[in-house]
Amino acid sequence: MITNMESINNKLLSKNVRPTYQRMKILEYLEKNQNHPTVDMIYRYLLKEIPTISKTTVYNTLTMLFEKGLVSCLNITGTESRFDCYTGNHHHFLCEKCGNIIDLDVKCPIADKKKFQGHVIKELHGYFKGICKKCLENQK
Amino acid sequence: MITNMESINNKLLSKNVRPTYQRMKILEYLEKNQNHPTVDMIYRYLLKEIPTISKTTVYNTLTMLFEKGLVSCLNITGTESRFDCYTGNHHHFLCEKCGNIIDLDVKCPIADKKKFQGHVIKELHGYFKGICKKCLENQK
DNA sequence: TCCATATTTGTAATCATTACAATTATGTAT
DNA sequence: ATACATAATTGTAATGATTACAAATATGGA
Repeated sequence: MITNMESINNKLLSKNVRPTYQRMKILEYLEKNQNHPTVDMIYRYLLKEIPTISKTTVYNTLTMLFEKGLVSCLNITGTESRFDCYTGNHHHFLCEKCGNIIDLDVKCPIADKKKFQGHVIKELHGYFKGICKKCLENQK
Repeated sequence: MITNMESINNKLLSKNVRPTYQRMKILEYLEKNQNHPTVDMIYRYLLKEIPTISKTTVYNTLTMLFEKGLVSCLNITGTESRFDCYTGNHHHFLCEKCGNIIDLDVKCPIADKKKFQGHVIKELHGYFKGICKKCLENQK
């Protein structure tokens, strides 16, 4: 994925969102760091570039980006939300050992359905937990 | 499912858990209320029967029951944990309108696998969000 | 340039969860 | 039955993520 300020600008404009500096930087961070960061991870990094940024802005922006469909939000750990600029359909794996979250491509049989058993489906989340490949190799 | 104190007692004993009054009552509540209750829902109900019960006990017990594999734990809402005495493989649907959580039977293609792409899989969570059938009918 | 509005910021409040120490209950050996 | 070590429960305080809210700042259009 090509990440430049021009494309980020257009992304925001396409959703009628004013491309402010903070919003651009938050979206840029998500595109450059596709490791499902927490709000705090985003906030702490952006502090270096925008010393006046507030955590509230990060929260507000992420919530807004999610509502506009520009990012997705995971609750896989149970303790904090994590964000992903990749909004396509995919599953996630949380390693209990290293804490990393890995993207998984699993074909959900009802992924493309708008309705299932009479319920309208708007979001789909597939989470797996266990020990990742890398941690398994390290403990040998 | 037959819910009586005898079977609950045996369930706990089978996992080498001392069947105390609080533990029995918590497990009994989960078997009689299969609507994925929160800790607070369980606590508030149990207060009527056990006026001295502490919320910490409810937390401790649920965590322990989860580790023993006697209950499962959902983080579908993102704000609080919910518990389920049904530990078999199934998915969940959260209605954004009424807040109810509905069990769904969706065949996950990797549900029975111990490993996937080199990662050991211990838990599997499938969450869907949208508007449930009942709410759709009511708003017509 | 001015002004209404949108955005950002900082602080305080909320709420779920956890830490921890004190109290109470339990099983076992005597 | 009693005493004691251990397990379980309880209550309170602390933590940490998130939200509420009002003040300060920035922005686009007249």
